[in-house]
Amino acid sequence: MRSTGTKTGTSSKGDFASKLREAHLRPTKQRLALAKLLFSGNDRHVTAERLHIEAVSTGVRLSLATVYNTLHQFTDAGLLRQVIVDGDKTHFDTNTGEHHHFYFEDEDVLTDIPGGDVKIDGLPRAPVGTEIERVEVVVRLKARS
Amino acid sequence: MRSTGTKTGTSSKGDFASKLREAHLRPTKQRLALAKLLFSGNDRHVTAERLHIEAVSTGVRLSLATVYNTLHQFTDAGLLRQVIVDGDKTHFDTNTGEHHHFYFEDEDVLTDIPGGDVKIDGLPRAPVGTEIERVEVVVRLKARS
DNA sequence: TTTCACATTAGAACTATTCTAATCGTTTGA
DNA sequence: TCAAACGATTAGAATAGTTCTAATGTGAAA
Repeated sequence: MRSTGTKTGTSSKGDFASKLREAHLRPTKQRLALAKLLFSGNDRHVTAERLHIEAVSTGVRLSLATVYNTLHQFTDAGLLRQVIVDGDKTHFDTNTGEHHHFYFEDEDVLTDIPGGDVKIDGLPRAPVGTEIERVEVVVRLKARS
Repeated sequence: MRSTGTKTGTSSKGDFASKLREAHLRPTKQRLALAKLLFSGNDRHVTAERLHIEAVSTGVRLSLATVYNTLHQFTDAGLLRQVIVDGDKTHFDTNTGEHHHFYFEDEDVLTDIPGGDVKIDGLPRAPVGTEIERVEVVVRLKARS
């Protein structure tokens, strides 16, 4: 996939504003800054804390609470996906498509496994009255002993 | 399955004590009570809070912190397994064998999917310097709309 | 421009979990 | 058998991640 944008300089900023408006979110300074950090490059996996540190070190003034709020708003809007692999911190993934994860336990780091490559067989059908919302595979990794 | 034990009164209690001693844990009153709740019947999935309520309502006097401590000790001893499906609460599973889970999001309830039935193909090998500790599959269910 | 209504932000509060000081129980030695 | 000492165990207090709501900001309408 070729990289899009970052050509005119204003376009990328404008893109984020549009992206936010399309999601029915006002393109505020804080949201634009976080969107830029999240969606500028390749897919990312962040925790609220890490993104907050990153934003602040980039010169943006916002609170950790705002980062949480924004991440949840982005998630509700379908721009992000929550990934639960660790009881302590919630991870957010900019890749919202069907795919699975490597989880480096020692580093608390997530990596995508392209969805097309993994195939799951033998799953029972969803119990009566329920439907499958998503199938998640997490491959937990540790340093080779 | 017919109920075992509860015949002599001491037999079942003695079993749990042995089980704990084998795990290098003293069979204290609190641990025996929790072990009995956890390992008496079929496989269970509990949160610390639920198990604490259950224990207290059975007449056992212990704090929630002790329940947490005990669940972690049991986990370290290989008697339990932690399952992370929800950012808020940690679930503990008495089935420590290879298997996967249904997760009823609305009810916050876990169910085992027998491991033998599920087959995963196409997983890349573990990245250099790491090894796979476990592959976890979670099928997230919601009420049929 | 000024007012109004709704959206947004972040300090304060909350909840699950962990830590550590106090307590308990067991073992050893007399 | 009994007492003392030591390590194991317990649970109150502290912590960290996350959420809530009151205060603030922003854009639209007149």
